[in-house]
Amino acid sequence: MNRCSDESDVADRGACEVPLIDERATARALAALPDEGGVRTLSDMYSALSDRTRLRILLALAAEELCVCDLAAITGVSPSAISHQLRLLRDRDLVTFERVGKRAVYRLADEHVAILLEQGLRHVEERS
Amino acid sequence: MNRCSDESDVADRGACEVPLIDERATARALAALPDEGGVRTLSDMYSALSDRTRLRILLALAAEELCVCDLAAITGVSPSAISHQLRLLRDRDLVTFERVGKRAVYRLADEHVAILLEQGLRHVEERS
DNA sequence: TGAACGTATGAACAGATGTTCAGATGAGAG
DNA sequence: CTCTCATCTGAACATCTGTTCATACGTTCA
Repeated sequence: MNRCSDESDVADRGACEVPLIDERATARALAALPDEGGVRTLSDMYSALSDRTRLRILLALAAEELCVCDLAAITGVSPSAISHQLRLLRDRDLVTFERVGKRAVYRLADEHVAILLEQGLRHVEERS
Repeated sequence: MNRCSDESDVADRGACEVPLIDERATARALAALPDEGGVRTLSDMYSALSDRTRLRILLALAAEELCVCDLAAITGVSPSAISHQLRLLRDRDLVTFERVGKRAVYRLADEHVAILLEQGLRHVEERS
């Protein structure tokens, strides 16, 4: 079903499931790909931004430090749901928080997050 | 359960479900938020990049024009699954394709996509 | 101390998502 | 024409994901 050329380590995880059309281009593309860990990290970062609620949380925090309650009001989502999402964003190191009395005041973890959001918004504008 | 100040249109979709702590900050953050359509578009873009298979497809296409078969070999995923994902990427205007005989040669839709990927990779590097 | 509040957490549920499978389409080779 | 190949498609399936609900925790204030 395939000529199974073992010269290039193309997708050697499953060993030759699919025939290659353009071996050269395939080899080059494969070489250009980040390692599996890098791809995973990148997709994890994007998936954190792929939900409307989380995205509005981050965009709001890009403008102001806010507590759970206010974020709930801004997004129109229950405080519980917000708390769950904030936990995910914390695990991804996208936000940090500080306890102030009974409140938990959240902010973006670092400047890179704000830059990332801004770049994303710019791309959306440019391709309309 | 809430004082329901109707001065600010905070989350008026559900009408006052949650009390506000810091009204000023909440109002400012809400004003800074893009409209619902913008948030939707942005999250859609990110969700297209949030899957490992799709991400590897795009990263591979950033290096080389490739057909479905070669993308299947590169990612180690079946041609059928690749085709499904390419359809999604086409619908999101992230890739285009050209028929060459029986093959379908895919490429990134425009330069913005390549830039977006590169920026994402850079962010992943910087925050390690 | 006790009540109210802001937040966190785990289980449960519904809806979304990615892959597989079987089958169809269209182009090129014999 | 017929067969093969590359690709596409829809249904089925299992898994993942986001919200809700009930509940628990820690802080503040009376």
